[in-house]
Amino acid sequence: MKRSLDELAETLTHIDDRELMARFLQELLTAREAERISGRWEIVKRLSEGLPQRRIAEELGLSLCNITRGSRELRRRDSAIRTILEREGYTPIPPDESGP
Amino acid sequence: MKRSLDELAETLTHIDDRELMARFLQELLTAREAERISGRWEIVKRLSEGLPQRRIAEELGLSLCNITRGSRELRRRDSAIRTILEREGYTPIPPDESGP
DNA sequence: ACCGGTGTTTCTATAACCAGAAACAGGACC
DNA sequence: GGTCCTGTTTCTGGTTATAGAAACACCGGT
Repeated sequence: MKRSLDELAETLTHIDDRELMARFLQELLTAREAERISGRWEIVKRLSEGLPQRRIAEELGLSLCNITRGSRELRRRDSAIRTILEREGYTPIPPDESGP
Repeated sequence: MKRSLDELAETLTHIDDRELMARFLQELLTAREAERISGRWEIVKRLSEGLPQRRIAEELGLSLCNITRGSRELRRRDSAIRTILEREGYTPIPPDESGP
């Protein structure tokens, strides 16, 4: 259910300690999931810096299908990932003007 | 890399808005991953309440292999999940006394 | 016009995670 | 002793996300 994810999201907002958050993630995720998810985070960070997708794939040892996925999210006008990236000091590319 | 997960963890600690956190998760996770992960969260919540594992499996439509996994984490003395559950008002079962 | 770089999509094979069932050991109760 | 409920582990098959390669269209420079 979506409700469950909302509750988990709220719980995460209550965690302010970086180290506790990291341990919490490692316990809740499988090792491979942690790799995949943090890999996606690296992807969107690099995409927001304007790096070419093929170079990102090389650097991270990931496949292009992931990059496309991340770039789709970044292009959405109301993307939460873009909002977070801005707050973290990254400079995201502008949203797609020719929106849906 | 583990370093990436630490960075993601730190970013998560900067998000205080529940709704933004939920959207961020939905964009960063696949639909199935979100189901699985929030399912695990439901599992440990119910485990901490002392519900029988088979009843949890029934209620959530999940298999016992997941429950065992969660219960293993909860038994660890330095479990981050237990720490979080306590903060959220749940009353986790005590850690395994015959620890490693 | 050509060519190199770009973003995007599609294909097949592989590996991770899980459902469902079964089996085992331990304890409580009668 | 027998029975039931409990937690735990193991097995097989199926689903899901990905890697790696290939193909397409677009654009700018020469």
